[in-house]
Amino acid sequence: MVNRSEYISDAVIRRLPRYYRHLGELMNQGITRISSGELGAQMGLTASQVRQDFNHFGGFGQQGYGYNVKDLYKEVASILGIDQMHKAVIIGAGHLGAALVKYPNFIKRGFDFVALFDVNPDLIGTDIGGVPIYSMDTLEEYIEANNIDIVVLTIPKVEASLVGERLSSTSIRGIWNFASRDLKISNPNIIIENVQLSDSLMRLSYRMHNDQRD
Amino acid sequence: MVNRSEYISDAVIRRLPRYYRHLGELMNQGITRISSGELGAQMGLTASQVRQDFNHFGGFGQQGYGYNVKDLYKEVASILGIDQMHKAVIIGAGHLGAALVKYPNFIKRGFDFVALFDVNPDLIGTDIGGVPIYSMDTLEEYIEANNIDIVVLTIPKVEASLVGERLSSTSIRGIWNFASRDLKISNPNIIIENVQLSDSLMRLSYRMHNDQRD
DNA sequence: TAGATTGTTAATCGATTAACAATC
DNA sequence: TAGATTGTTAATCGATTAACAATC
Repeated sequence: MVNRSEYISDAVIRRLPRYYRHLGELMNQGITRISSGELGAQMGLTASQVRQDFNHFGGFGQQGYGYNVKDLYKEVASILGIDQMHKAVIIGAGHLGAALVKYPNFIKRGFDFVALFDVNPDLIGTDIGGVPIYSMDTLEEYIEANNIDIVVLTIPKVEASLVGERLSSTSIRGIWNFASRDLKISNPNIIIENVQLSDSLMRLSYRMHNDQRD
Repeated sequence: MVNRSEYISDAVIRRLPRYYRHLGELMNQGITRISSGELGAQMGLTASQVRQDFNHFGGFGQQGYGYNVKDLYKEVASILGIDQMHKAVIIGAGHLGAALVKYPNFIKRGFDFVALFDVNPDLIGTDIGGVPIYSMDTLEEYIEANNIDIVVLTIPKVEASLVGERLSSTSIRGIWNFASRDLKISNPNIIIENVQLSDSLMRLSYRMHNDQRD
């Protein structure tokens, strides 16, 4: 993968996981090649947009042929960094934490949830689907000893900022935050992805009340 | 709220829940008025963008004063349609379904999860946090009898499309889909919001590997 | 009134679309 | 070779930013 290290817009970044999933489904269907026009039609994009998107990263097609589905899939995986394994822990062993641990798609995409952490003494020492639950006291120690690079926060917002600061001084590289307030921490090298489920539900409500086809 | 019924871009729609949340926090802090410049600075937007956004819906400020926080909050709620109550059911009483039922923010924003549905006979007849779990056999009947307008799908993708088709012939107005394949159904009047949690995680991975500040 | 800040028009910037020579 | 389809440049469209008269 050639990353020309030009600026990549958010619009492009948002489409990358969609390409990845779609190409995966094409592979499942046994489709080995596809043109930008056909791929775009299936995904609701123009042929130009598809080609422009991939040319940000070098362009993976061949004139007169189109794109090899499997090769393109691998390239997109590489661009997304999901050709590498990521070790992750989840803080908060509630229902959401349990749902994420048990969800099979993540491990398929290289995200390995290896431990849970919680403050509840009744949970510490137990496990969810074979993934152990540890005490919050051992968090930093565990992260460093096990080369954890992503921490998932499924804890209430009041606790999230405090835990965020604790994570600031660890060697993790990303936080996937489900707390209902956007997280900001002092370490600028740690990337934060805030997931606001209620934003998604509010957008659904908006569209239900202001019917625009998309 | 004046909706001029012009086309509203997706970029604007995505900002509306953020405004709503931010204004809510300002209210909690006892702040009663704010200028577009200050609101923008706090949210990482320009003053122009803030004013343009609100002027799509009529403009709620006053020259020389700015915006009344509480009034603006109510206006945004009205635009989003969350000044009205929405009755919802969740299909799939697993961990994710349980997490959503128990999450207090949704009821605060007018989304009332009144029932769960599942195929597992061990779960049918029990409840989660007081919300009953019913058999899938009674789904359509329940929806019509209780004026349900949103259905949440927390079931595997293989089952989601079948359930989606069943929902096509009901009077619901929206589907909030957590299954890992984008849902399409035959009834064009039902709005679908697909939540792809793994897309979010892949974007985090992308940013961890291609460090761009945002 | 003077100062502040809006609503709105105009200018700019960036993303998407169109066009086409290059080439498989 | 002829046909297909890319990579890439140019044109267009739309979103964001700037500017400023209106006005509280």
